[in-house]
This record gives sequence, C-alpha cells and structure tokens, in this order.
Amino acid sequence: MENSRKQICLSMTRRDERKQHTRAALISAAKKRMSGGQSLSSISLREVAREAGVVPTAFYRHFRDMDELAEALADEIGLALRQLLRDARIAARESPSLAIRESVRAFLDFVRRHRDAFAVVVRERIIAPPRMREVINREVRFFVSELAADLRLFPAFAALPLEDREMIADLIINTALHHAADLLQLPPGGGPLEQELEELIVKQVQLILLGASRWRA
Amino acid sequence: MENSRKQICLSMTRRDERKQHTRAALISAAKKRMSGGQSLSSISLREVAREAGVVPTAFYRHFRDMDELAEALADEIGLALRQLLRDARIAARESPSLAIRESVRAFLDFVRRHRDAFAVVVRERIIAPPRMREVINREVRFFVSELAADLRLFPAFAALPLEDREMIADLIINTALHHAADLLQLPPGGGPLEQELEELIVKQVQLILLGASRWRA
DNA sequence: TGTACATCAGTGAACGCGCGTTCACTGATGTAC
DNA sequence: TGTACATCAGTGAACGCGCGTTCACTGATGTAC
Repeated sequence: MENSRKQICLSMTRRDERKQHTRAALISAAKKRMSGGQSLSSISLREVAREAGVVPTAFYRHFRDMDELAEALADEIGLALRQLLRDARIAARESPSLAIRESVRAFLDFVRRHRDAFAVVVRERIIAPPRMREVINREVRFFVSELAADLRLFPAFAALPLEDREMIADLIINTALHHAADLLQLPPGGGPLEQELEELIVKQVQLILLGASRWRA
Repeated sequence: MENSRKQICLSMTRRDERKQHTRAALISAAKKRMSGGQSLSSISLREVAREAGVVPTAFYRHFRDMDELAEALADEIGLALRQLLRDARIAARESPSLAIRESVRAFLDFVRRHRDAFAVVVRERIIAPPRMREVINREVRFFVSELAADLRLFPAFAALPLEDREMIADLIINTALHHAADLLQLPPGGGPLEQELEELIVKQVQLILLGASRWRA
C-alpha cells in the first residue's frame, strides 16, 4: 500500500534523491565560490552549474534564478554561521585561563583557522542583498545574546540588567569582528602587525570591561 | 621664447585642457556610479565612457585599464574623505552642548546628510582592491588621530599618553562607523529604529569614556 | 604673418567572450494495469 | 510479475546582449619654417 505521499516522506525515489543531490551540489558550488573570495552578486549561473557538474539549463530545474538560490544559500550560511560563532565563543571562553588576553588570543586563532568563513561574514554583512544580510545579522545578534548571558556569570556584571549586558556584549563583539576583518587583510603569516593588533584588541576589551564594571543604569 | 615645457607648466594648450576635462569626466563618472551604490569592481569601462560622454575607445587615451582609473580615483576619494570626516568631527564637536548625546546626534545627522559618501566608505573599506582600501584606512586613521588630539582637551583624559588616547579614539570611531553602516541600511525616514540606534551609540560611547576616565597604562 | 606638416584626442566598425534564457530533445525512472 | 505509458532531471543548440580590446580613421589643434 505504498502511495506516492508516503514515498515523499519516508523513502524518496531514486529520481528525487538524485535531484536533491544536484540541488545540494549547486548550493555548495555557490558556497565554494563565496569562500573563494567572490561576492554573491558576482557569481554567475553558468559558473555555479559548471562547478556542480551540470549543464547551465539544468539549473532551472531547481531555482528560478540566482536570487532564489541565494535564498536557499542564506539558510545554509546562517546555520553554518551559528555553529561557527558558537565554536568561536567556546574557544575564547575555554582558553587556558579566563584572562582577557587569553580569550582574545584564542578568538584570533579561531579566526585564522576559519579565514574563509570569517571573510564571507565580514564581506557579505555589508554588501549582500537584504535577505542574506538579515540572516548574518540575526546570527551575530544571537552571538551577542550568548555573550550577554555569559557576562552574567562574572560577579562584576551579574547585577546589570539584561539590556545593559546586551549593549556591552554588542560593543565587544563589534570590536572583535572589526579587528577580525583587519586580521584577514594581513598576510597569513603572523607578523609583528598581528601582535600589535592583538595588543590593541586586548586593551580595548579591557577598557570596555573596566567601563562596564562601573556602569549603572 | 615659449617652449613646449613652459606651456605644460604655465598655460596648457587648448588640446591639453580638453584632455584633462575628459579625464576628469571619466573619473567623476566612476565616482558617480560608486555613489549610486555600485562597487568599484562592478563598474565597466563602457559604462564609465558612456557616462562621461565619450566613445569606449577614448578611455584608452587616459588610462591603461579600469585599475589605473581606480588608482586616480583613490586619490580623489581620499581627499574627499578627509574633508568629509573632518567636517563630521567638527559637526559632532560643535554641537549645541558638548554632551555625548548631542555629539552623537550631530554625527548621525551628518551621516544622514552624506548618505552616499558614507555608503561608499563603509562598502569599499571592506571590498575595494588594496590600494583603495589603504587610502580609506589611512583617512580613517587620520580621523582617529584628530579625535585622539581632541580628547586631550578634556581634563579626564589630558593625562593619558597619546597611545592610549589613540586606542580610545579608535574604539569610538569604529563603534560610530559600524553603527553608521547600520543606519544606512535603515529606510531614510527616521523611524523608532533610528531612535534605538542613537540610544545604543550614546550608551556605548558613555561606557567607553567611563572606562577611559579610569584607565591607566 | 601665412603655409605646410605633425600630433593626437576622440571616432566607429569589428572581434571574440561569457553571460542569462529559450527551446525541443532524450532516456532513465516511476506508475498503472 | 510483465508491459505499456507518463514523468521529468538533465542535455545541447541557439539567441541576443554587454563586455574589453583591436584597428584604421578623422579632423581640430599645435609646431616649424
């Protein structure tokens, strides 16, 4: 008594499986190009199809145009970004000591190890079409909320209302991401400029937390 | 005794004048497209020539390619940006009172009135080719230095070494520019979201200055 | 000063390229009997 | 189960378009005598 409805839900037909496979290949082709430094808007339909190993016209079996692929891509990017930022936070929080310097160093190491991903975030946050920008900003705000929650664990900030902790977390995250963008523009080998950058971030975060420790609504 | 050398220096020939005029038209055509929201890399040679009112091939009488035009453009942008940021600083500093809120409001008003220019800065700072990015970053650093000098005028920060004042100014400017980018993505009419944004910036700057007032090297 | 020649900013036709999109098609897979 | 038909993901040729770049040219402007 297998009807087609059941097949869709439980066991896709071979055809459906293949179709999903091609669709995924198209999306991941676009993702690969973005990681390679291209902006979403500069990626062509033919490029994506070529990378996915299908003829350009096959693209239309899956998406009306590149904008529609971008929408599907936004969801993927959002999910990946959430995981990425969560890991970055854990890396910074679980550094050898809880000192600011150690956390900053751990964060910068994390950025270095995920160069391509952060490059996409930094770039597309500014220039992507609204839908993609919203997704990225949503995840960054989510990241800010998590840090705001973390701040509560420190005696100096436990008494602050959530709103203030969010404001402080926002300031820290924006500062960190801004400098992460700078780091990405430096050549990969950790020269003295990277040392300077680390020093600057440490000082700025220290100053922010100093202000936060005296902050009252 | 007019030799050609003297003519180049003192009185350009009619031909040279016209040539310079066309060259300027090409550069300002590119500038106009950038103000219109296009990224430098997406502007075509033919587009620039069309906008400047010349045939595409005439372009080659002035520049080898678009990269060479971009170099000339970078200098223009740099100069304009320096003036822009200087005016923004004066606007924020000469607001009715010296209170943080008034300065922030004046700055945001200034950004609103120079929407296109700030959009170019925010966008190209991230995605432009290295030369243009360097020029923009140089001007922003210059802006930071001016603010660092301004900070010396306040008793609370007069004692701080220049390096620390630069660090603080850098934090303030980056915060302001980051939120300026957000402001530009909001619809032009000043809705409640703009109020919220202003509130956030005021609090963050207050917090930074609070930290700065307790800061010691 | 007037004339004859040189310069060169801008022209217009032509090229090959990658692009998005259309269309009729093919052949493996799915469905109904 | 076996057969006959329907579906549809992917194919390949073709289109018109804007692009960067080449080339021989034109005619106003500059230079030398």
